[in-house]
Amino acid sequence: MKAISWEMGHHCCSKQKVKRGLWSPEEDEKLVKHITIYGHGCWRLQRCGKSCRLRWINYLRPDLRRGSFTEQEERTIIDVHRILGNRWAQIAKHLPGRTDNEVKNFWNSCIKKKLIAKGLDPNTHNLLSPHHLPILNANSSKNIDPTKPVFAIINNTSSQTKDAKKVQPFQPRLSMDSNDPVISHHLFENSLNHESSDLNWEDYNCFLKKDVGHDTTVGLSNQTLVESTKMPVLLPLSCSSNPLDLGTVVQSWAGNSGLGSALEHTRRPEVSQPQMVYQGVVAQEFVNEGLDFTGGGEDQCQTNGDIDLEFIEAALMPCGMFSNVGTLDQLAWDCKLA
DNA sequence: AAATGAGTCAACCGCGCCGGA
DNA sequence: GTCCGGCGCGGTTGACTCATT
Repeated sequence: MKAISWEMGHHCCSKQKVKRGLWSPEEDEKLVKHITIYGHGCWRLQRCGKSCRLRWINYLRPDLRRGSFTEQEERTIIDVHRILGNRWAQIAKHLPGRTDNEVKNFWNSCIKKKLIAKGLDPNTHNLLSPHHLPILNANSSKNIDPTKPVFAIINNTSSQTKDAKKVQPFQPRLSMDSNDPVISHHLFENSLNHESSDLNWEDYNCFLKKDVGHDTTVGLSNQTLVESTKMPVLLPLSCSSNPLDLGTVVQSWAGNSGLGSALEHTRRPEVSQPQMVYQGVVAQEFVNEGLDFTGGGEDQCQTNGDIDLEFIEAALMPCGMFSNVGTLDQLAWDCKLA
């Protein structure tokens, strides 16, 4: 038998009398049998070829993994989605046995809501600004100037008056679940510098730094952490909850080897572009802060505050996200607009 | 028990890309 | 160069299930 295309009947579906709607077990059986014998081809159940293909790919394929998504799978989806966006087929390739349709449905029905509940924009994976968070008290947004890059706001952290910091608590944080893969990497737990009842949107962004405090591998003292919380954070790129990138970034950033390690990561092809951007920006912040970050490992740059701007630029330019690395503010803007 | 609403997921639709004629 | 069919993809729809009222 000559196999004909999946498309059989596609454009002529409306002309031909093709069956539509849910598949019966009998039809499934016929399709499986047919594919077993003839491969992906002819269909003789008065179904549109496209419908056959979809049914096979999304449901009948023997290598499909059925059942609920695991936490690991959920993490992977979030991670890859942050990089690729709604490219479900690409995302599904990272999940053996899962289909694009399945991933898409899971995203729309579950993950999307989880991210929103955490105050994250499911499209950008950035923090929803207070303007987009109706649950936030209106007072909190008084401290945010929408015309300024988020960086600028956070950068003022150390100079803010005590009163200015007394904005309304960031509500979503309060519902963080340590078992939730979306947020587990950034467990807030005990604040080093703030009373738990006094946490706000700004604090929320500082929790990334505090998270470092749970990582014994960086060997930080409390004093180091206190010091690091005074450093600026770029919200648009830093609020992702992806442990793959932020883990390395934050760890690098706060560790003694900070910048060197961060830059080292930018050399690695598996590192996503957003991560590269983030790290590059962090690197710039080190420069602006005039901080001393001496690399300690053999794969780390020796950077006693003397940053190789050319290298940063070379690492960031392929991203096509900004035109220069001249000023931190420019970086912040370009990143925000990207 | 019935009605209603929300959530889930299989299936469909339409579009864009690609390769061959 | 362009036309056409094949193919894959993302968005949308609608049937179904389950929880709530």
